[in-house]
Amino acid sequence: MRMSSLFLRTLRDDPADAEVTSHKLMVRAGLIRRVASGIYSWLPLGNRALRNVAQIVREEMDDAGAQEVTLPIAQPLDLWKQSGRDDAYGQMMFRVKDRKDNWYAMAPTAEEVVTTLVAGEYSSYRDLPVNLYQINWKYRDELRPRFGLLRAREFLMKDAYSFDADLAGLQASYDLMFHAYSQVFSRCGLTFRAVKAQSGEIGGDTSQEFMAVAAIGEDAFVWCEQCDYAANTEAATRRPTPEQVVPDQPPREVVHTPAMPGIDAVADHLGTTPDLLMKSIAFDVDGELVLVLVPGDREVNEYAVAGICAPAKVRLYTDADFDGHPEIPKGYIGPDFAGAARTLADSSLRAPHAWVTGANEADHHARNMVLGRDFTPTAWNEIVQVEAGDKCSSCGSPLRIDRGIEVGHVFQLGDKYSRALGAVYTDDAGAEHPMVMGCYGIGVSRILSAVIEEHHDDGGICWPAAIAPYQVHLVVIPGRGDNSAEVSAAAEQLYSDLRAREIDVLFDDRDVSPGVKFADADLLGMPVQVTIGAKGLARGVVERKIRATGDRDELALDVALDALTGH
RNA sequence: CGGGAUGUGGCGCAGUUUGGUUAGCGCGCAGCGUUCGGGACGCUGAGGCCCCGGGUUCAAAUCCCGGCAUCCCGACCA
Repeated sequence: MRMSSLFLRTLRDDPADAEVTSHKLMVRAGLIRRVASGIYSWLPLGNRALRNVAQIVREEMDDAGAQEVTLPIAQPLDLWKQSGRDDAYGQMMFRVKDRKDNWYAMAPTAEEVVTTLVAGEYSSYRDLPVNLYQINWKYRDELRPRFGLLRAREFLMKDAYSFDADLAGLQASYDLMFHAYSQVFSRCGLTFRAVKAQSGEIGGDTSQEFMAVAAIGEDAFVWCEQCDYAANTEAATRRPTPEQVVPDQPPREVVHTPAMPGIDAVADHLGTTPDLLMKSIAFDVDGELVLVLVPGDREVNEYAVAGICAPAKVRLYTDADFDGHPEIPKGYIGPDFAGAARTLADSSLRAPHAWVTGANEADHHARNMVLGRDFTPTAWNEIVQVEAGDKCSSCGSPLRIDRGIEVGHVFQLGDKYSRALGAVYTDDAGAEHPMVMGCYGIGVSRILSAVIEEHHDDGGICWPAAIAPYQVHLVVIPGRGDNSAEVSAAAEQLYSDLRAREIDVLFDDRDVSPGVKFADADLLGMPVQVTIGAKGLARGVVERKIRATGDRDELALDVALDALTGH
């Protein structure tokens, strides 16, 4: 492609509405342009990179035995009512109405459509397993789109759906996808980790997220340096604390702590530290009061509480709840509160010392509260948010915390959708069963953001070759000397030869100053830059620069073609 | 949805507090000339519903009311 005719305008200044590096660079390098909040036009260079990512995904999915289909973006809302997800998605879903007043959802995902499709075609165990995927635009009306393509309202996603006869089959399908995903992200040049995840709105049991490690990532995850344990902080747990004997303690004592509902104030007042205090957090669980007990220096992982209490609905007590129950002394609740239906304790409360807790009376705390003597929880669990340095639940080594961009997610769904939408099969004994499903997503457009976050420098993008819009950026600097025509001719020849060998080459044949060409080449970030100029050509050489490393060398003109094409 | 901010040629911004000639600067764009290996320089020029709708006023980019859009923090989230 000749830059003289490429639809491209690079920008010197960062766009005012971009916050993160990848977003700024994508706009400056002319990959995308904003059309509306979270909705972008893809310009030629961006479109090529996007297509390259999609192709990698396609190849790996095909290799794993999945079959590509294209499912509708406009989906009858009735389907979503059948699965119950019309309400579940709520405002997240774009809805459109046709001229006959029928409502459609603009696909945020496609479980309903694909399950209905398979249900209509397959009905025997002989048909299974099958795995269908598509690479298609998805729509989510995010409360707050941000960071360019990282949280967009229109985005390209690969979604795959596996249908198996039983759980063993599902596990096999899942493992295939897991492996394919690892291949995809490796090929895209991402540093990533697969982490245990909460499954969110999709529903289901086992799920793992693929996180591209990035400081600007929206999700935090913990990982173990010694073993392969890794989990989203929502799903992470630390090693349980074993039961221990608490040495003899003085009797429970109530102390006056006026206007001190906060941990730090109480600790200061009593001359102790927050880790020796115990918090009793009130939750509403299907209308019942459940207390969750954690050390004063730790936060409750509400996802863990929800998991323990499922399928009951869990929510933190609000000020309105407390206002409606004056007998519950907010800020002064203790583990022995008589009004609690249950108390769930984090296992770290088995520590061999007494606790300072609320005294279940406004403005009073109790000290020397001893487990087994003064209070006994209903159940022990791992309920605190894991922090760096906590012990790994698998091997006991210290855990670390990083942030990441969720670029992929694999779920073992089970039969939630197959039951709701009638995807059943007959086994060899003639009995009917719901198919067992898995679903697997990759954020194709989001990958571009993640890749640029990882591969850039002050000058611009440093594309990994696998997804670069072009492999070679050929720059000609004809100069004004006697041989400028000769330089141009040599560049034209090399351009033509590279194309003849099917190398994707971007040829900067513009009549602009050398500085502009070099700066644009760095900004656009093709893996290899080749410069043909009067000085080098006089010595029979062209200059090669590897964008990512900055390494430069010279190639004799007569071998340049072979060197650049790997021959 | 709560809090904060912004909206002025394609992009980045000044001007708004204290209303008043022709709305200005940098980049980009067009023409001419000089320059030509790391975002060159000079001259000339084109390009503006000053977000939209009301209102106040002799006069509104500027003041008032209403709306919309965009961004940031929070809540939420495959």
